[in-house]
Amino acid sequence: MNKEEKLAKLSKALGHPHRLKIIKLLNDLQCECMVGNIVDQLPISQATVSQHLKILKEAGWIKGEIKGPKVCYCLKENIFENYKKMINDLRDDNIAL
Amino acid sequence: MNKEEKLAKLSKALGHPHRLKIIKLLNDLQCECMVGNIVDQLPISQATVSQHLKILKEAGWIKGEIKGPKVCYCLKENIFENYKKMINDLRDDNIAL
DNA sequence: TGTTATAATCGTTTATAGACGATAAACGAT
DNA sequence: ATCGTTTATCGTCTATAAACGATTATAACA
Repeated sequence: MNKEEKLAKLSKALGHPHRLKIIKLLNDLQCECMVGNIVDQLPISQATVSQHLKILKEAGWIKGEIKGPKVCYCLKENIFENYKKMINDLRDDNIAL
Repeated sequence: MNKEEKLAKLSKALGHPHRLKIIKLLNDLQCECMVGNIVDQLPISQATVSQHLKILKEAGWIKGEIKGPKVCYCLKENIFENYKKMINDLRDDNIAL
């Protein structure tokens, strides 16, 4: 997956209000972040939350760590910085169009 | 449309490779930006480009100015800065969850 | 007033996304 | 070994997105 596809995928993953809220939650609850906590905060089913988490994980926003029967999700390190850098690159590297 | 919906819409609009390329083009060709130029640079039809431009416009990334029979598209002023600010807010205002 | 060039819109098709309930899988604790 | 808890996956349905060709609208110009 090239740079452009990666940015598109990250952006697309961000493009849904429920997923934005999940990212906010994971940012606030620094690894108090079991799926159940997220389900409690959103007006959608557990199955749908799980689907959103999968999309966020595949895009590269989050990672999940198995803790017994639970799974603890966290934001990837420096993901906000990396994302903003990719946005900047969009403007700067006028060569590789 | 609230802050979160606006960010979701901006991000979603960014979430397609062809639209990323359009944004790059508009950034590079600072208002040498007729629709025809964009169509030339992309492997898709005029109709589809027009559709993508509509999505980018509705999301708030670009504006279009009618110049005779042509339309000149430009990036909105400070849109990159605004977008990055909204990304930052996602982390910072932990109150309004 | 046609004619041409340009861009938007319409109608359609196919693919992907978002949601759900039901079920399966994983694991800790009886 | 079974049970309860937690999360992922499956199958399905409906809605939205992405693409196209054809058509329409707009405006400059002959």
